[in-house]
Amino acid sequence: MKSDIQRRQACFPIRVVMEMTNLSARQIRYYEEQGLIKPSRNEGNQRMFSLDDIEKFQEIKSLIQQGVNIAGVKAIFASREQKEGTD
Amino acid sequence: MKSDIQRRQACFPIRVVMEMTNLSARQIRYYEEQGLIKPSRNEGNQRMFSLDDIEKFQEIKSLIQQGVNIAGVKAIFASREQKEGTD
DNA sequence: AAACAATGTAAGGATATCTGACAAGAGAGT
DNA sequence: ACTCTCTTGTCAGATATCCTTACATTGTTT
Repeated sequence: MKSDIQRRQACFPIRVVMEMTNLSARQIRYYEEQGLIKPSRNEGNQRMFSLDDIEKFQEIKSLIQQGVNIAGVKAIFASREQKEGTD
Repeated sequence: MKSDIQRRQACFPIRVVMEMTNLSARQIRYYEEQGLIKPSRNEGNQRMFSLDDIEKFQEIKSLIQQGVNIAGVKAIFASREQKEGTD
């Protein structure tokens, strides 16, 4: 199927992320503030998220539900970027 | 890859469709008015489009550029739905 | 010329998002 | 108990986006 969106293409406004993740806007902005996610912005300064971002939010949510705090999530993500090296 | 969006999941506001298709908002609404596309609406009455919709807009655009008029596009889409039958 | 098709544009109102600030609950440490 | 921090809720004012309706424009058809 050729209709797939590029996973990194930022084309989702916050409300869609809210629906797809069941996170509140406050949570989404807070996780960004904490450096877990770096959405791009459109010309009107509104956040635009990619599929990758949404996936990441789902992981964050899952980890949070398991009792991991933001620092923990950040550490997990950081350790992951080690192994990814070049792509 | 498991991150694919359902193709029929309506999660794109009109501005994203504009960017992805290079159609104007006017054109998008007009094509809807003509019955070519039936976007769903969110709670605030704003149009929400699916990947299927976006693909369809790209076909519409291509056909229009080839000189086909709206009635022609409609006919082409209609003839296609014959063959799709049950799914 | 008149009518139609397709698109642009503008106005006024409704909805969504932004930032910044303050509040509140839970948990940790003193 | 008191204080501090973490996380989230909520509110307010400003900006951005989207809605519908209406009128204008350009090209084509009759």
